[in-house]
Amino acid sequence: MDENCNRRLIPCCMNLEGGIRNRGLRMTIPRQLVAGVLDTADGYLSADEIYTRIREDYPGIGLATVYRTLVLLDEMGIVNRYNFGDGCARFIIAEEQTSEHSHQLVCEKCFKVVKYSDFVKDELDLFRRVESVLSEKHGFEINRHIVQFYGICPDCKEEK
Amino acid sequence: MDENCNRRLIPCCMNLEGGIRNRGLRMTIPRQLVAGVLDTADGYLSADEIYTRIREDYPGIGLATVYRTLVLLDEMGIVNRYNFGDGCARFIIAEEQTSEHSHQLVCEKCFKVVKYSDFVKDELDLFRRVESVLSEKHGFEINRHIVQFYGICPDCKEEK
DNA sequence: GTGTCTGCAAAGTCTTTGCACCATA
DNA sequence: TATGGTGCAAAGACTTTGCAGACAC
Repeated sequence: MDENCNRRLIPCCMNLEGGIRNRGLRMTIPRQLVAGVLDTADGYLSADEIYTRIREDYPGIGLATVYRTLVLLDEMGIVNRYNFGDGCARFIIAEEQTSEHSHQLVCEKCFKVVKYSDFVKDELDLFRRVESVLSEKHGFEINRHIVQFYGICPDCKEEK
Repeated sequence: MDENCNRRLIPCCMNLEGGIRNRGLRMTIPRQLVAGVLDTADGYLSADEIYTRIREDYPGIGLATVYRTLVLLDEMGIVNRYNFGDGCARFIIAEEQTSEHSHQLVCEKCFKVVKYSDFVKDELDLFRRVESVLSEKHGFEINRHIVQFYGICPDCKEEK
């Protein structure tokens, strides 16, 4: 254990350690740190942002390790990767946001995410109907859908 | 005019030439070709795919020119840029798909797009309600939303 | 102790930029 | 003919890969 690391090492995503060990992999400090940073983030983070945050407490970490860990966590379904078109991928803890159904309100400036529960049932009802009609009509095998509202959050609005 | 170019030079997006000239810019063959390829595409294309298609008829074109033209067409609102997370941006002609409201059924393998008209009114009604509640509740200034269904199109399903 | 993981550096991709020549208007 | 545009090559940014030493179990 490394005394350079002050960050809390037990991320809330309890499936992390089990998932890692089930695959015959090892639980390491960098893996816990990457998951921990994402777990306490309130929005999407880029690999570099994760790297920078971890370095505050654990200066030895390498950016390549962050990337490798993100690939692993993505494959395990613990984080979701998303690309907003600003040149780098961004990551968010998966939680209840399943891979088939993602509804979010995202700030275009800071990538903060607000999860909302209003209308979720209405949305799902509508989307089930849309999916069944579309898949029948166009022969698509539909796997998932994305609903995202983009805007500027109160904090970023103030900054302007 | 270059006789190496056999491709039809008049893309359907008639606002192209006017928009270009209004900005004091010049109408050139590469610009017409990029717009033309996107205009006849049935889905999202990457810069490299556009470049490859143009080179069949106009071998002299440079990839940098394709990128520069895509930036221009994006700024003009003639094409929309989108990022599916596979490492490169993809482009589609804007048409009726406005920047505030985008509903699509996208093939995850070939990026073909099916535009659907079913439920569009239901979706818009619901989304207006969701937007007004969310913006009030969370203080967001909401600019646009995206609805995308992802799946495998009939052609790609067959190939498997 | 063994096999995995890490950090560093180098390589790989996609995209943008600089510059001399070319083409549009 | 005077800008603006183009193609090429180089540079930039993000991400992945290779490898020797370090670490988990």
